[in-house]
Amino acid sequence: MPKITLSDHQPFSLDQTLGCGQVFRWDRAEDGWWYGIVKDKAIKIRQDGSILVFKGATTTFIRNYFSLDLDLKEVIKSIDQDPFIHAAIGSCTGLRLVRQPPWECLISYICSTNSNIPTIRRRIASLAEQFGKAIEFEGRTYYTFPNPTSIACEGNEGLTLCKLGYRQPYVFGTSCSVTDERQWEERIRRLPYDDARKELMTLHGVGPKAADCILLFAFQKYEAFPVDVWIRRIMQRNYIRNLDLDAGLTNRDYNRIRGFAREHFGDYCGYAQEYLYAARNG
DNA sequence: GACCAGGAAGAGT
DNA sequence: ACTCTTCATGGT
Repeated sequence: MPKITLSDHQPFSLDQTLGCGQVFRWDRAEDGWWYGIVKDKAIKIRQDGSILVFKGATTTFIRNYFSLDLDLKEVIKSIDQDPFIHAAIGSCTGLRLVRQPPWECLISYICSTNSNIPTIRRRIASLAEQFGKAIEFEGRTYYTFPNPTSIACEGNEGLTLCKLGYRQPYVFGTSCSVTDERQWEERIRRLPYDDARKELMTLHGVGPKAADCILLFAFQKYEAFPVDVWIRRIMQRNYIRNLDLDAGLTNRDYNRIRGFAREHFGDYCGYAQEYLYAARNG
């Protein structure tokens, strides 16, 4: 099986990275192997100290997916601006943002609104099972994430089994308007953060939070700072005390939090967001 | 801006 | 069994 040996200036934790909640299609087996589907590949991977062992993808693919080329030490140095974030970073050593496939990421975050993570995972697995392509891998069947046409062709009714609730027409509508996922991906990718954000928010079911997640997780726009209920609570308690707790998160509050984070944590504030989120129960 | 719908499943009591 | 919460968004 192919291996990657991590160097000293390449901090990486597979468990932190896949377990922090940024991805929905990976599972950790009892024996320490992680199994996941990325694009058209079923992959298994495990970490033994500084050695990564994997199957189902090339070394280049794994390096790119896990952002092993990113100088994480420098990123952390730049966001480590106060004792609170310092503690969060310390409790999630080796956490890296992965490079998610954009189309799957888009639909995932449309499905994520006001739902807990197990529910989101079930919805995405259901979409893949209904409309994706089956892959056999080590005696098990996995399903690729379906392209826009596969989802749209089934019609709105065909989505009912996926139990998306009110998100169903959003997933359907977005699958109809993004007919060519690669063309869509390239168009978003060459836009700067603000323009890409506006463009994403024209899609039905994509608000500020989902747009920021997609930009951060799929397009590596690290200046994005997604504000969900957890982040809002953390920011309110530890950084911006004069926010009204009982009011719903208004667009103004969202932008205040986002603006503060961008100023306070800098160009890689998205990384700060992920450390704060991952350490939320710690 | 305030309010509410849509809706399934986890978490806590 | 019951209530509250959940990686929010869109429409009125």
